[in-house]
Amino acid sequence: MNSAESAVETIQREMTIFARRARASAGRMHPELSLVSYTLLSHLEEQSGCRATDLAAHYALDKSTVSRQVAALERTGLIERRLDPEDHRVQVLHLTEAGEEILTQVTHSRRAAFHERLADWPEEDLVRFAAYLERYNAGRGDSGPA
Amino acid sequence: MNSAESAVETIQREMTIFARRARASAGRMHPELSLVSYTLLSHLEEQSGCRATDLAAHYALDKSTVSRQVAALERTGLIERRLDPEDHRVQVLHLTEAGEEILTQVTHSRRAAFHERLADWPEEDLVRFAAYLERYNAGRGDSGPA
DNA sequence: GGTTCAAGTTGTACTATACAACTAGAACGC
DNA sequence: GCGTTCTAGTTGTATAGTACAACTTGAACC
Repeated sequence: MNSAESAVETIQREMTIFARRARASAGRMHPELSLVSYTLLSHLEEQSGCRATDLAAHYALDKSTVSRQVAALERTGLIERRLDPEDHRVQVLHLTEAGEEILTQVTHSRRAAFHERLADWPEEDLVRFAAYLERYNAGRGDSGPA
Repeated sequence: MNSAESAVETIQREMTIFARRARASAGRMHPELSLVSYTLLSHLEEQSGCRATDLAAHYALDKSTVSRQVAALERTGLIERRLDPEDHRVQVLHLTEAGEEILTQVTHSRRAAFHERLADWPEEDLVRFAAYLERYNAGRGDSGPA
């Protein structure tokens, strides 16, 4: 096995380890906001609001799943739905103030955790690692290995 | 924000994207072997057998979770339990032949998917990316961001 | 104006998970 | 040596996240 192949093996193994750990620890870090909820809120913030269907498409989730997630986030007051006046089937989702606050807070604490984890990395390596990850994730739609 | 900080932001964002996708697609890639089952079987192969408690500790899972996973894997004939003659509380878990076959098969197909994904990367970048991931995952036990 | 399409909800089922209570067996203290 | 305490594992119960299928409601298009 040449070194490119063995690097691919390592990438596979380490990505798998990461995915498993992320799954296991996601709920423990921020009991008030699961990884899924967090990514949904982030998306709403980035997009300044969007439809449930857009969330489902973007995250490759079933619309029923999104519907329930959205219902839960509305129940806890983190988002609100506004009927699209153009099309009454559509609910445009927006962060509430409470939602923005919690999102900010969780973002900060996640950021702090990543910073701590990466504290002793030289800047050059951080920049390169970041670029590799972007390239990896950009490398496809949503099939393939994770 | 300096470039180290913005690299950390990127790493955080991309790792989060990866973790979410992994979760969403894990079950779809290999319906016959979930990501968790796959990692448990891999561990058994690497270790040439181990105890349920070791799996729980290694993967930061509750022992009840492991107990049920193990029961399922035994039911489908992929692993077997052997009572430790030294200590009758202990069940040493081993892959069966069927387990080894399926593990090999899934490993190959995961490997192929990663290879395809990384096909157009220069070897130098693969090697560096692999090293960064190892370093990242080695960076702690099982707290912190995913 | 009926047919077809799109957005979302609800019923149902399944998997992965944790925590707590329990059983069975081992080890230690005196 | 026998009670206390520790360890390995199972089972009961609850929860989150997910999918698929059936349905409702509204829009669009002949």
